[in-house]
Amino acid sequence: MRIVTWNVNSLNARIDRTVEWLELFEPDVVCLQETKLADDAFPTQTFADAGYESVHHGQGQWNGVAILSKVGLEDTRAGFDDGGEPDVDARIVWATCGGVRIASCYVPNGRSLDDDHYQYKLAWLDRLAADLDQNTSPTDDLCIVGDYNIAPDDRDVHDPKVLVGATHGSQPERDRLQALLDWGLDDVFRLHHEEAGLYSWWDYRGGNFHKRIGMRIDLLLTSASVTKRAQRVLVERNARKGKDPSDHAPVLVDLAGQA
DNA sequence: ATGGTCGTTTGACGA
Repeated sequence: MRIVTWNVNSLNARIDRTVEWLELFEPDVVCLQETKLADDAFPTQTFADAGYESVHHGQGQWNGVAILSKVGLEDTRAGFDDGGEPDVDARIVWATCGGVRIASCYVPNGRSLDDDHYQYKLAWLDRLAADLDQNTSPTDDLCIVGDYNIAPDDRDVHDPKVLVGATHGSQPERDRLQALLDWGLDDVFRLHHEEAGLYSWWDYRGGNFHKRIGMRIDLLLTSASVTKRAQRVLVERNARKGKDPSDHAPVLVDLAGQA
């Protein structure tokens, strides 16, 4: 079973490239972020024609997340179920696909350490942890993926200095990611690749992709039973090349066993 | 040293 996470940076702008990539890589489960669509504008039929059931949680213009599946799409849920107020943004959607509980997450960017949006980012990560603890168990088959907007450690950025005094590498952010790992999830890409310099996002500006200036911020967090099944994990960086790419590349994992 | 590009959009903002 092949699961992929991909921040497409507008599905309207990226629909042709997205469908072509799905035809090429034939993933079973696809978690999309930054669709930037209202629910009634989501191309459900386009994905159905490509063989996917889908669930979308969008708001139009900004944010928006989706899960596509060829292996069933059950118990879908938009947003948090932690007893709190509804999230102000459309940033997480859930489904059970092929026996694995999946979440597609678009963690707030944070903007800067002194911005209210940074406090929202930290609170959002706390809510994700609470939601997981209330509604799932580390012994479940879990794959909580998406654009976390956190570089887990200094290997995950071209120059650690760019994270000093900035979002994406601050200790409070990394502490919250670590809390998810301590609860019972693994950064499965990192378990398969120890080296520095493997990124999933490159700024559009300055030819950063070709200069290999980027960050690894798109993560596949898997519970132990899923980690154990992971045969291959990779960033499909070819998807960042060519005409009109997203600024993120897809990250995929292949799991042993039937869906 | 600065800012460099895309997306939402048609004037700035967000990333």
